[in-house]
Amino acid sequence: MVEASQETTTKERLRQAGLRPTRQRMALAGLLFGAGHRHVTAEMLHEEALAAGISVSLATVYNTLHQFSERGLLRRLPIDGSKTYFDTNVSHHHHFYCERDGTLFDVPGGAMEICGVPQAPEGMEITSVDVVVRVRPKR
Amino acid sequence: MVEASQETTTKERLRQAGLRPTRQRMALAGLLFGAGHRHVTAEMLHEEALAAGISVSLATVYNTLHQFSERGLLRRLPIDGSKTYFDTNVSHHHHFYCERDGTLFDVPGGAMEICGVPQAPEGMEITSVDVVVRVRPKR
DNA sequence: ATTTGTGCAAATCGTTTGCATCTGA
DNA sequence: TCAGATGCAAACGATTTGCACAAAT
Repeated sequence: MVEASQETTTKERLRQAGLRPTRQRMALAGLLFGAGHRHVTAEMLHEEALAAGISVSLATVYNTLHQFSERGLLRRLPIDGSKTYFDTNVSHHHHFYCERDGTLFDVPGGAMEICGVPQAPEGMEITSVDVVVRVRPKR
Repeated sequence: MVEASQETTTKERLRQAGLRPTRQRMALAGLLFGAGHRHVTAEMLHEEALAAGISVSLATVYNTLHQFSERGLLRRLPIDGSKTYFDTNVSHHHHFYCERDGTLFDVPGGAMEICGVPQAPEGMEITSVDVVVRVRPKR
C-alpha cells in the first residue's frame, strides 16, 4: 500500500499547487521527490525518465520544471553556465559548484552566512541572495 | 597629446599581458578601460564598437574578452542567465543583478561579507566565492 | 464540452569553431 | 617570413515556441 498512498500524496500535492495531476507530472514528481534532495537539469531528468520507461518529451520536462518552480515545489538555481539546475530542497542554503564536471553540492547548513546585506539600490528590492562557492579538483 | 600617451599606455598594457596590440584589441581596450569601471557583454561591446566606427567582428570581440580575462585585465562574471558579463573592475567585490532588465551594479565595497567560508568537499579546492544579490524594481 | 497539457519539430539565443585570409613583429 | 589574429559563416547546445492532438475535469 506504500506506493498507493505515496501516489495519493503526490496527487494531492499537485492539486494543492494548482496543477492537474497528469501522467507525466506524476511520474516526474515521483522521480524528483521520491528520494532525498536532488539537483537536476532538464536534460538529466528527461534521460532518467526515459530510462525508467516513462515516455515524456523534453519540452514537457522543461514545462514541468518551470511550473514546479513557480509553485514553490522546486528552487531554480541561477548558477552560472549555460545549464539551469533545479533543487528539490527549497529551503535557504548555498552551493558548491564544480565547473570542471558541472556538479553541485549543498554547503552544509549554517556553515556560511552573509554579514551585512546591503540595501538595494533606489527603487529596487532584494529578491534573493545567492552564494556560489566555485571549486575544482585539487592538484 | 593626451590621446597619444593613452594609446602608448594601452599598447604597453597589452604587450605586458602577452598580447599583440592589434587594431581591434587596441580599440576594444580603449572602450573598455577608457572611462571608469564597466559591466559589459560581448553583444554590448560589439554594438558599441560598431557605433564608434570600429569595424570588428563579434567573434573577435568574444576572443578578445576571453583573452583579456585570462590575462587578468577583466573579470568574467558568472552571474546566472544565458549571457556572460565581463567586469573591468578585477578587484574582489559582489553584485546586484536585476533579472528584469539584465543590469548589473556593484555592491558597495565592504558593505557585505561572507562569514565562515566552509571547507571544500574532499579533494576539492575553492577557486572563488561569488555572491549575487538579485533585485527587482519595487512595486 | 471545455479547458489544460503534451509532443514534435522548427525557431531562437548566446556562444564557439573551422578555415581561408590578413597583419604585425 | 610566419606565427598569431581576424572575419565570416556554419555549427552548437540549451531552451523556447507554435500548433495539432490528447487527456482531465
